[in-house]
Amino acid sequence: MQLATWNVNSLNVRLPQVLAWLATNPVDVLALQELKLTDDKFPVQAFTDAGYHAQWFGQKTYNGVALLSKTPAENVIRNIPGFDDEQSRVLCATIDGVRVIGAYFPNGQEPGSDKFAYKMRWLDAMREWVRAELQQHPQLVLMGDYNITFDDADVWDPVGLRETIHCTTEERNQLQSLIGLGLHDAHRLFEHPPKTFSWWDYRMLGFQKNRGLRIDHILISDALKARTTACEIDRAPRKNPQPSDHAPVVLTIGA
DNA sequence: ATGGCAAGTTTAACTTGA
Repeated sequence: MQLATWNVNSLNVRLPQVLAWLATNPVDVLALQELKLTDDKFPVQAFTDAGYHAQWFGQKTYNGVALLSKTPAENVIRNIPGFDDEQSRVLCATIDGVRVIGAYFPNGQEPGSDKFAYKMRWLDAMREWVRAELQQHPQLVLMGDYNITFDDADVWDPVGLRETIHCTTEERNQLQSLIGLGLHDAHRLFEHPPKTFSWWDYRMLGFQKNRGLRIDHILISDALKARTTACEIDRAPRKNPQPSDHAPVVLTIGA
């Protein structure tokens, strides 16, 4: 079984790339972030034709998430229960016996800003909700665009970007508190070359110079860790014409 | 120290992203 996450930065623009990627990477579950479209504009027929069920939770202009799956999603939840949020950032469902949470974590913009405070509140709520979900669903994956680096190994220029957004101690502490629930960073369970990233700035020839960050993560529970055989970032779509700034991350698990 | 690219909306200059 394979599960993947990809921030597509506008599904309107990226739909042909998503379909092409699925054709060559027929994963069982794909979580999408940054749809940037309203629910009525979601291209459900295209995914149906490709053999996928879909759950979607869109919004005008910003945010928006979806879960594509070869088998139907059950027990679906939109956004974090009990956390009043006007932004569409979370879809949760049980798929093939795995509790799947796909999430677009807030960007935070700048430490000290209102958006950073929102990011911290959102992370607090996410942690407490995931704590509860884990108790009911031992087989759990939390994947998406976290907008947080674990440590300097996830940063192309740790000195220049020290304590800037995605790299602050506060954000990293939040990420570690998710790990503290009993989750594991699937990427770090395996060997990867240094400076393996999942996002590159559109500017400054970021991708060509590998000036990137690893901010798209797949966190897995103990029970899923025992089944996991691989976790890879697929850089290929970043080489497409008109690419998303993020690359997909793919988790492979056995029976 | 800043902007540099991309996408969407307000369609021309802005906001946001990361």
